[in-house]
Amino acid sequence: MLGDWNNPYLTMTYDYEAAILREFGKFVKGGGVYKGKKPVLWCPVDETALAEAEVEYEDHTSPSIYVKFPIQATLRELANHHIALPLGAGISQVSIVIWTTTPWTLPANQAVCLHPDFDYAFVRVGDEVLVIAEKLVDAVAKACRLSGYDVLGVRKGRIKLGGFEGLRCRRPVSEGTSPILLGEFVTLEQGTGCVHIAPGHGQEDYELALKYNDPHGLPVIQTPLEVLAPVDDQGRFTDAAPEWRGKTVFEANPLIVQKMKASGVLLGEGTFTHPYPHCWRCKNPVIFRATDQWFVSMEKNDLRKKALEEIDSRVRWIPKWGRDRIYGMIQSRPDWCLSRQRVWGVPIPGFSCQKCGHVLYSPEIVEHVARLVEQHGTDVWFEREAAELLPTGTTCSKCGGHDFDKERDILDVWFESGVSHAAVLKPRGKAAGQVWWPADLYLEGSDQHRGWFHSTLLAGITTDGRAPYKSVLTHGFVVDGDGKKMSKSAGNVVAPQEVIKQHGAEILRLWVAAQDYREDVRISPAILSHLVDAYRKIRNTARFLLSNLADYDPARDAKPDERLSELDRWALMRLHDLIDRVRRGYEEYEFHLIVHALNNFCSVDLSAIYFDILKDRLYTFHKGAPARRASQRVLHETLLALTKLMAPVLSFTAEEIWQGIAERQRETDSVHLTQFPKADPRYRDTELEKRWEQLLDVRSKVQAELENKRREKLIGAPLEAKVLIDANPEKYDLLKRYEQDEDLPGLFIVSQVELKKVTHLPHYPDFEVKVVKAEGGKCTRCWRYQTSVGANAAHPELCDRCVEAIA
RNA sequence: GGGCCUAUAGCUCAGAUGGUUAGAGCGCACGCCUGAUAAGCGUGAGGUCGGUAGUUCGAUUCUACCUAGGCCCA
Repeated sequence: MLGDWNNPYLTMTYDYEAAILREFGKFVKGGGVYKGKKPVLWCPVDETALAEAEVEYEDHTSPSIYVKFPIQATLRELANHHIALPLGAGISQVSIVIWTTTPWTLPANQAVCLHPDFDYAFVRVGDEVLVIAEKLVDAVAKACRLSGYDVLGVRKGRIKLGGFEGLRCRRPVSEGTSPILLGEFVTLEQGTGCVHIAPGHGQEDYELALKYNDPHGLPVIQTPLEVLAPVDDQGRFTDAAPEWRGKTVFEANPLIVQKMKASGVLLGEGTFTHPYPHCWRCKNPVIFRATDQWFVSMEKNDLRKKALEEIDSRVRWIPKWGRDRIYGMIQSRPDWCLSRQRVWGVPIPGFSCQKCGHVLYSPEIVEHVARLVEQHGTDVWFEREAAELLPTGTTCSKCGGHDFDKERDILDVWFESGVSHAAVLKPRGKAAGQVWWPADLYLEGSDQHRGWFHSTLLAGITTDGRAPYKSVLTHGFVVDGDGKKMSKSAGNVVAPQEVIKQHGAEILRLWVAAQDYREDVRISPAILSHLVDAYRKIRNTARFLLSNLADYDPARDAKPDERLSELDRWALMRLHDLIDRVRRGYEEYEFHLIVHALNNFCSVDLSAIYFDILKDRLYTFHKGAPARRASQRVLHETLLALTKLMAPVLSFTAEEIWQGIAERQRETDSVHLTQFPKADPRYRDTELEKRWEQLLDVRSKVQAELENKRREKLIGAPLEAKVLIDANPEKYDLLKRYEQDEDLPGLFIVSQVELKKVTHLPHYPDFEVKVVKAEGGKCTRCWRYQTSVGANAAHPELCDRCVEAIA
């Protein structure tokens, strides 16, 4: 990995912080930013918002109450909704019954929620009918001590036409009515199967409200649900709930219950002990409470629509399913909540009028703050008074007031990383005199479809009208050898530092490249040890190449194409095929195919075939023999190409090899400064390829037969053998062609080959192989058995070829 | 519980618009060599292509469900 290590980008520098604010300013300018309410976990003692990780669940005893929500519809109207039953005469009221452990949230009630698939029973008690999930009727009757009741009938939560959805109920402790809604989160574990909804006091309640407040849901409820939370920072009721104003929510609980009892809507009460979130610092129970938050609308300016279009039109997703993943998320995500109730972070540069409460934020104000932050860092926000942070002479646009409070929230950290394209790519590209925006590639784990890929897409579209990346690559997570998630408790963690310590960083790099990252990547000692083997093979291949090029000078010794043997041309063809495949692997980000291709090439094409055959001519031919020099040319080109091909993965090994290459044999001082190899089509030769397929097929039959004779102890080394081949005319002609030119014994690494043309063999196999002991004596120089050994008086231990070679 | 994804030899990976005995390298077993030697070569064994059902003349390949696993969300 190459990087500007001396000059990393940090998100906690003045310039980056200022850039964050300026990007926020563009959001404001676009008009998509608004202030709204959203529930958060809140500690009324410490008067602070808490993250989910900052609460501890402890047992807590809460009131447990059953409350009637009388349906505001006549029996006839119910009948029109297809949910009425033969109720008979004398029924005064039909009510939905809810169960809650937080009576204090009832003043904020906005709706009642049923599960669309549950069966709801109509339970007659005296002259009243109660609607309760059928499966919970008995439990509720017991808890509320109902004496004598009948189930009149049952209806599903959702009915095709009409049904419960949209009917209105009278609220038990506040003015007005609440609609009946449907939601899948309702369970039958406790309660009544009917849930009281206070969007200002619960996450699911809030989400349900968002769902019904959008254009699809609005016809059902007619007026939008309010995210109401009449509770202040200390957990006390505000003016919005005058009856309990000043009381804490826990103090108000019994009073609210009392009120409902008096008005007759309380069906039953008791207590309930359950795990309840407590503040990790002060250990007091916390509450869910909607507070003012900053949002980016997904609908304003068609942000959602544009993002979805961008996903399909311009960005390349690797692997392809990345598109589906982020598309689904963008499609269903709510408005982006930009504010976080923290003190460390980049502040949201907003103000509110002390006189009328009007919220002040504008591109000009944001820019003013950005300039201050550029000089002093974000601390300036916390150190200075609001007046010192605003442009001089700022007045409230609504009431003309001069005094303001500054915002206390900070920006979501996803906003910070989401604008890295603007804070880093643009200015740094500019400084380099280039255009670096949009990025060629964003690369991260698959969790970032929700994170960085997502936030930066929304940011880029809002500020620049397009995604800040051309393609996005995701990889799976690192898991153990069995595909299981790593964890300390499971004891299956393989730490990268340990791998580096034990095997070196090159093995880790090789592992990264070798795994198919499109799914989860496995790592285990066994997997690593296999990579160590693969690494050794590649390394030894390079060593062989280097050592056999010691006496080679390309300027002096290189032979032109037409002087290459077919074997050499075959090797070059294989090399260029490898170059092609490796290049494609890099281009398509399929790195594991590269490792496989390199490994196969080194093991099979080179080690088992080309090198093995070449040894004879490299070691025993005269130094300057044309056949030897021709092969050296191929070895040289192979060495250079192979080293370059592996360089992006085995960066240090490649460089080490490169430094081992004689200067006269390489073009630059470092492999990382060379041009990446490109396959040369002139080495492609399909006819040659077909011939060699057959030739190598014969070769492996020969080797199988040699193995048979070895087992029979007729021979040991293959050079002790003479091979007899009977072949049908076609195969005979093919082999005959290589008998002299290419030296068939050399190809099979045996001492002699005798070819015979026959016609009786079947179509396949169209040849037969026999192995006998080689004739003649063993030449001490080339180890081949030759009848010429002993013929030369001056060199009685050498064959004729060797005598010539040393002449 | 929902969304997206994965499952082919001991390991890492190929493969087929559905069509004869499913491939490679490594590892393993056995053997050879000793001029790549803490190397090299050869031969061989190894898979009911996660499971079940369906579509089809035919499924490892398509569909549904299930199981195991991963990420995100609830």
